[in-house]
Order: sequence, then C-alpha cells, then structure tokens
Amino acid sequence: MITIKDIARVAGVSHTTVSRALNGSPLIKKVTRDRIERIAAEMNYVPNYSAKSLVTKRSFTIGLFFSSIEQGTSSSFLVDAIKGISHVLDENYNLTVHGIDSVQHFAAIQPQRFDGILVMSQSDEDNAFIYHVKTMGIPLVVLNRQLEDPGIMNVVANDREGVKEALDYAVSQGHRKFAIIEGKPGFKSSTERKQGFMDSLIAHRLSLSPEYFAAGDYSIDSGYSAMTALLNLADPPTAVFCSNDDMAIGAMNACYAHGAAVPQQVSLIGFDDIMFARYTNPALTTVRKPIADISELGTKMLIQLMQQPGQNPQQLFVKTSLMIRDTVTAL
Amino acid sequence: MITIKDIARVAGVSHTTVSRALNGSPLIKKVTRDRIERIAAEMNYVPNYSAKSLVTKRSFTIGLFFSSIEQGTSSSFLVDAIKGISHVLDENYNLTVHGIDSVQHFAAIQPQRFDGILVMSQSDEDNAFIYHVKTMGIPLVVLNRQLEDPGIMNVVANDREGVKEALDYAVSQGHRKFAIIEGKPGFKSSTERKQGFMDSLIAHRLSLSPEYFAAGDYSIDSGYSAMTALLNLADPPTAVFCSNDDMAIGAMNACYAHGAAVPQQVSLIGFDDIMFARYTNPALTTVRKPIADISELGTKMLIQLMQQPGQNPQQLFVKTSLMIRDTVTAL
DNA sequence: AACTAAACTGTAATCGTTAACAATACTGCA
DNA sequence: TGCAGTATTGTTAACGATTACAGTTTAGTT
Repeated sequence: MITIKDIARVAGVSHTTVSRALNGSPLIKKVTRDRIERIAAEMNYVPNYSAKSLVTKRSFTIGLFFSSIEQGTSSSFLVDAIKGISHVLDENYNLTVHGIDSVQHFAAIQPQRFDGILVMSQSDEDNAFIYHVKTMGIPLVVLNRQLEDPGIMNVVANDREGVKEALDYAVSQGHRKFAIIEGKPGFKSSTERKQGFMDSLIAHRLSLSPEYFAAGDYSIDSGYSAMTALLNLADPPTAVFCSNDDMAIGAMNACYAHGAAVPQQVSLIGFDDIMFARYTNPALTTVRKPIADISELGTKMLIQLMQQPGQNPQQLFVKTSLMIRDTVTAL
Repeated sequence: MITIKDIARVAGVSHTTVSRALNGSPLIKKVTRDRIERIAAEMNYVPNYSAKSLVTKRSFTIGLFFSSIEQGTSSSFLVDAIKGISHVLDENYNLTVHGIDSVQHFAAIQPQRFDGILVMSQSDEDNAFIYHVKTMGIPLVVLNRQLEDPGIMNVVANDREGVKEALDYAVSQGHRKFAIIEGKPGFKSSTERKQGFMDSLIAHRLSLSPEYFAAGDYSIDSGYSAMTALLNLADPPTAVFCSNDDMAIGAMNACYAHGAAVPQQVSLIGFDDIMFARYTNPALTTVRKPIADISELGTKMLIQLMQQPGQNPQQLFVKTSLMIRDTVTAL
C-alpha cells in the first residue's frame, strides 16, 4: 500500500509537506501542492484512516443506533433513515449500524470510536444508552422520538399538528363520530398523536366520548382487537384514527373479518405512511412521517455539533404531510 | 482515555506484558494474566482500535454494500440483511452500510479499510464493483444474486426449486392454465424463476402457451400492466405466478381495477415474501426468500474466508419456503 | 551446586499520520 | 548588499498498539 512517504520520495519533498499539501494547509506553495496532488492521484494514494485516527483522535465513523434491529415491525424505517443520512454524509465518513439492545458494554461506546452518534429511537428504554452517550461527550442527535430533556439535540416529526390536519380533513368530509386507537402507553408519540386528535375534535366542537378511545400498542394485532371492539359498539364511529399504520392495517383486516366495508362503513386514517400504505386495499389515507427528512436534518445537526461542540441543543420539528388516499369517504 | 501503559504502570509490568495478557498470548503466566485482566476491567480499559488496526493491518470493519440505497423498492431487505449479519458478527466488528452507486472512487475500497465485504446484490451492474473487490483481494461474499463466476463465494436462495414447489401446489389445487409475469430481463433470478415455473408445468404435462408469458421488470407498475394484458386475453389463465411480490401487488391492484376477483377468478402467487405480503387483501400466497438466513450464512462464510483466505469459493443455496395464504383458490 | 532448557517478561522498533519546533528560502526595504 | 520578516519546507516526536528479539527467571537434571 502506498503512503505519504512514497509520495514524498517521488516528489522530492518531506512526508510532512505531502501531508500538509494533501490536507489543504495554507503553508504550502501552490505549485508544490498541485504537483503533490497530481502525483498522489497518479499513484492512487488513499490515506490510511487508522493512522489518521490515531493521531487526530477522530474516528471518521458515525454510529447509527436503532432501538432494536432484531425486532420491531417498522422496517422501511431503517432504509429511509440510512438514505437520509448517507445523503448528506461526506464520503469519507463511515456509517455503522447497530441495535441498542445488542450493545453489550456501554464502555465500548467512546468518543474515540465515534465522532458522532445518531439514535433512531423508538422507545423509552433507549434513555440509558442516550445518557451514556451524552455523558461520554460524544456529539449526539436523537431522532424520531421526542425527548423531554432539552439538553439533547432532538429531531422529530410534528405529530400533533399532522394528526390534527388529518382529522380536520375527515371532518371536512362530513365525519362527526371519531374514534382513536391509541399508541403504546407511556410513549411520547402516543400522547402527541392523541393530543392532535383531540385538538381537532375540540376545534370543531365535537364530543369526545370515552368509548371511542381504544387502547393499542402500535402492533398490528392490537389494531385488530381495538377495531373489533369499536365495531361491536352499539353506535360505532364512522371514522377511526389509528396511531400508526401497522395498527391501521390490523384495523382494516378486522373490518374485513367483520364484514364492515372500508371506507363506506368505516373510514380509516393511519400514521407514518409506511411503504405499504399505498398498496393496501383500499389504499390507506395516512399522515406521512418523513423519516428520510428527519434523518437528513438530524445528520446536518450532528455535523454542526461535531464542528462546534459548544452549540446549545435544539428541538426541531419536521412537518408531516397528509397523504389522501382511499380509506376516508365523504359522508 | 486509558491505555495499556496505564495498566502496565498499575500492574507493575511492561505494556508488552499487558498487551499479551489481554490478547490471550500463551506466553503469559496465568496469575499475571488474571491480575492484568482484573485491573483492565476495573479501569474500564477499552482498546484503541485505530492503533490496533495500524499495526495489525486489520480494520475490524465489515462492509455491507447494497446495489443502491437511494432507490429500489424492497426495503424490508435491508433490515433483514442487517439482522442476519449482526446476529453472527462478533461485537467488536463494525458493520458499515453503503450503496454501491454512491461509491465515488473504487480506489477507496481497500483491504486496509475492510476486513471483509458482503455485497447484497440486486443487479448486474454491481459486477464492476464486485470484481474490484475481488482483485483487491478482500474477502468477499455476494448475497442474493446468483453469479455465473464460480470464483466468487455466493449465497442465494434456490429460486427455481421454490417456484416449482409453489406451482406444484397450485396444480394440486386444480389449476391448469398458468401464466407468468417475468422478472427483469437479463437477471439471473428472472430466468431461474421462469425455469422453476416451466419445470413444474412440464412435470405435470401442462401446455406452455406463449401468450401466458408476460414481460415484467420487477416493478409494481410492470406487474399492473402485465396483469392487465393477461386479463384481456380471450382465454385468461386461472393462476398467475408473479416473479416477485411487488409485481404481485401490482397485479392484484390490476385485478381490482378490472373487476377480477382474487382468488376466485384469478389466483396469484408471488415471490420474496416481503413483509406486507401478509397484509394484502387477500393475503398473498408467496415463496419466502429467507434474506436473514442468506445473510447469516453469508456472514459465516465471510468469517471463514477471513480466517483462511485460501479457501475455495462455493455456491450455496438456501431453501425457500412456500407461504400458503389466501390468493390461491381450489378449483 | 551448577548448568541447561523452558517459561516468562522486557526493550525497542514499527505501523502511517499529524504537528510542534527548527531550519531554510525568499521578499522587500534601507 | 545586508537584514528583518515572512513564506515555505524539514526534523523529529508523538499517537497506542503489536512483535521480533533480547533478557531474566524458574524448573529440572546431574
């Protein structure tokens, strides 16, 4: 493998000069720099990142940590996240992917191994990890799950606003009897989405009857059972907001199973806009959570943070968008 | 950050001894080793991988390269692959993820940066990359796409066999008029699946009429148009094998659009078993391609290859499994 | 007890970079 | 021309680990 010393020999300069020339130091005369750059290119020189890391104490790797990669249904998630990240990430940074649940020793998560860390968080249980990263002083951005702690950089979708918009739309279509299948208890996203649901109903002076609040946990199955319960009500709702698409799919299957036509008899609204929301039958009307955008923005923030570590953290909200498809009918 | 020299000072030995003790060298007396290990643990020692890499010339990173992460529909793909890989990968290996299409300079793909490379290949166009990796002498395993070259370690699903099994099943359900929507022309997988299709029909002495071979390119839209063409035939088939699930979904939508009931009027079979195959309406009967298993096996092969580079390459086939759901009716 | 071999530990060089400091080469001005 | 001051380049020591080689114990044999 060829090193800066090889280049130095060919160029007739010291390896230090080569290092400086290749790293854009202002100390080098233009002609020297050009010559060295040309020679380096000709010799197909590629720097040894281990050596670089050793002395600069930077690792050139960004860690992307998921709550879990062993389980969890939302899979388009990962792709979208990686897309967004690699879109803005410099080519000579490496992106490594890990499941938080498979990190054995927090001690291995050190500044020397990660220049920055992105946590794609889906659960409260990530907090221990997040705080470890924070106390280690590694530049950190938490994506997707809203944190209470204002001391950590956080990029999330504006769930509440997005849900409200979706419900407003359903109201405009003539619906008046709304139910909600709630998300996993204790999750910030669950309460945010529920809030958006209530915001809209209150704004339209619609009643909030307790029997229209069905418990769920974001799983397909929970959507199925919650929907079943709602359909068995004496006076079923005409529209159901499901706190995520997975539950909406479960709900839709429940409707089929109970012979309730979607959307004629029950209209359905989801949240997330997972890839297959477009291909359910009928296609699911849902609130699009722009994971790629969140990841991209988060990565930009992380890069900033890496450059000026002193920066004070922010909470950023990314706008969702309503994907109107075929599961909400006009009444 | 604490180094082996710090440990050496505390333990009252040289840093060499520490290095040896911590790396399982047989030269170290058991008591010394134990004492050093205890001290290292107490001091929360974590080795500096840059320094290690520099001298051992190993990078402790495995690269996972996808044809593209910017495009391509099959997204559950990535998750499953990462799952399978991280399942068998030692914790002190890093897994980095890249899109082949976003690799600017092949020169940057060097043995010194990757101990091994996994290519999750979806397209012929990956060959240039694959051969670069091979000529660089980096241990390499290509997953998912069958290669012609026997010189490269290759792990794929046994598509042909899997399709045959699915078709056999449909025949057992009484179907006799079979059409196929083919995959992207030129892809090995397309011809393999087509072969499986024909294998079964020939085995059952069923006729292969040319009008039942519809062109496709693995996209949802191509599935839609191909199905439309098939439905417009004077004598439409009773069962259609779609060379992947995406096209099956497109086909299903075409059926809806043309008022053809699935499966009563047309039975549908897919391939891949993407996550949402379970949640189409009706749920799609399909051939499961076990990406996680393929990745896991491939990673094991890669690890072997890294340990004994001389090993001669193999082509491994992983068995598919037929997922019987609701899109094939009995006639 | 003396000597040899085996078992263990230490010294110092090395990996490819960067960077503090030293050295040299240029420039302009008196 | 000589000299200060700046611009450019070189020397050398790190960074934290591994490893060839040298050195020191320890055990075993006579």
